Amino acid sequence: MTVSKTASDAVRSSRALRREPVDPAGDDSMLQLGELSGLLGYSLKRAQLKVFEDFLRCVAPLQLTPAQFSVLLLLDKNPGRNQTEIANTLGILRPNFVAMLDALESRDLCARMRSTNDRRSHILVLTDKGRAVLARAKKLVANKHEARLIEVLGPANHAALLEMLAKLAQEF
Amino acid sequence: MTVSKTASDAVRSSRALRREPVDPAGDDSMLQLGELSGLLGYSLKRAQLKVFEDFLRCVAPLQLTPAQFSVLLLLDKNPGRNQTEIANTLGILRPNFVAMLDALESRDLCARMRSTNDRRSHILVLTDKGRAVLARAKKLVANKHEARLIEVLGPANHAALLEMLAKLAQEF
DNA sequence: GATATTTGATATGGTGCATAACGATTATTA
DNA sequence: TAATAATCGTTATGCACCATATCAAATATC
Repeated sequence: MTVSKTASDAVRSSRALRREPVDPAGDDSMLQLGELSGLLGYSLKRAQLKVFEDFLRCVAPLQLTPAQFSVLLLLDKNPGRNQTEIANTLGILRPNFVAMLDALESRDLCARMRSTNDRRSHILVLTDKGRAVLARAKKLVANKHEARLIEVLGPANHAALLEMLAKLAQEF
Repeated sequence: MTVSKTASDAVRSSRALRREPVDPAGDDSMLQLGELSGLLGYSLKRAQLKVFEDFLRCVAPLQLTPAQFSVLLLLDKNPGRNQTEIANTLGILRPNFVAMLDALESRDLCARMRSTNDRRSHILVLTDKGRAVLARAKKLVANKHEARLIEVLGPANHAALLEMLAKLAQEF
């Protein structure tokens, strides 16, 4: 079952994501959003969907989801860690992390190695292919995805936005 | 099947939401996030989860999810609309909107009325109870949820954040 | 009047998230 | 040391969310 999940994963990000709040003068007139536009959570969710959508587009050649990219990044920056540690810092529950790793490992992007100290845990390592894919992904993300974000927002706003979101993610 | 879905929905928001990126000096040391902290999508998602979590806490007495609250808001501001129109402006697909309405209608917060002009469509209306619940929800959201956000970010930053998120949701 | 479109609805499948439980291994402690 | 508890990866399972295809009824279009 893990293998079939992996296979379907490979096609997933190629599916077009489109659930626009349609109303370009489609029916009668534009509906009134009311205090909805002042709800931070509402705009937050909407913006997040758009940004993820763009991420998938930009990194589509490599078939990486945002979550997969974050795993590869973490593995690169933190060698010698086990599944629990990586999953925890990403806010992923261990049971759900298993299938994620199965997918990455089946594509030879990373590997599980039984630890010699603690034979329960798996030390996670990037493969050479994993490092290569990560390097290409980083370039696509920086030059296409983030570049577009900075262009739309402006560099100063982009930085301010990042800071505020980080604050929300921490002190909230 | 729609009814059982509704029944389980009523308990949903009471379930504690906790998937913190655990690492308060738990194991060895803090893992390096690397360029992850500079990824807007990452912080965006993290922040969105936190904000929704707080929304659910604040409005828990009324058992309303963010999506349900947005529906009630729209119905109040846009009387006489049908399911397709409401669902579209919220980015909800019509098939998925059916169960949402079933849940709200079973709690007597809104009602479907067959249109006299077009007997295919259902005109959606808030019930008296729906209006009352919405009024209470608005107060909770403003005085507890949004108030806390403004307190953490500062009023000016909060406004700037809203503006940037709205721009992302539109021009992206 | 025949055909196409729209509306709400159903069925279905994929994906994410959460909990309980298990075997293997390690840590704790009686 | 022996018994017990805790941890690691894993499986199974269920719910919520999102997406597509399809349907009957009603309407629009030709």
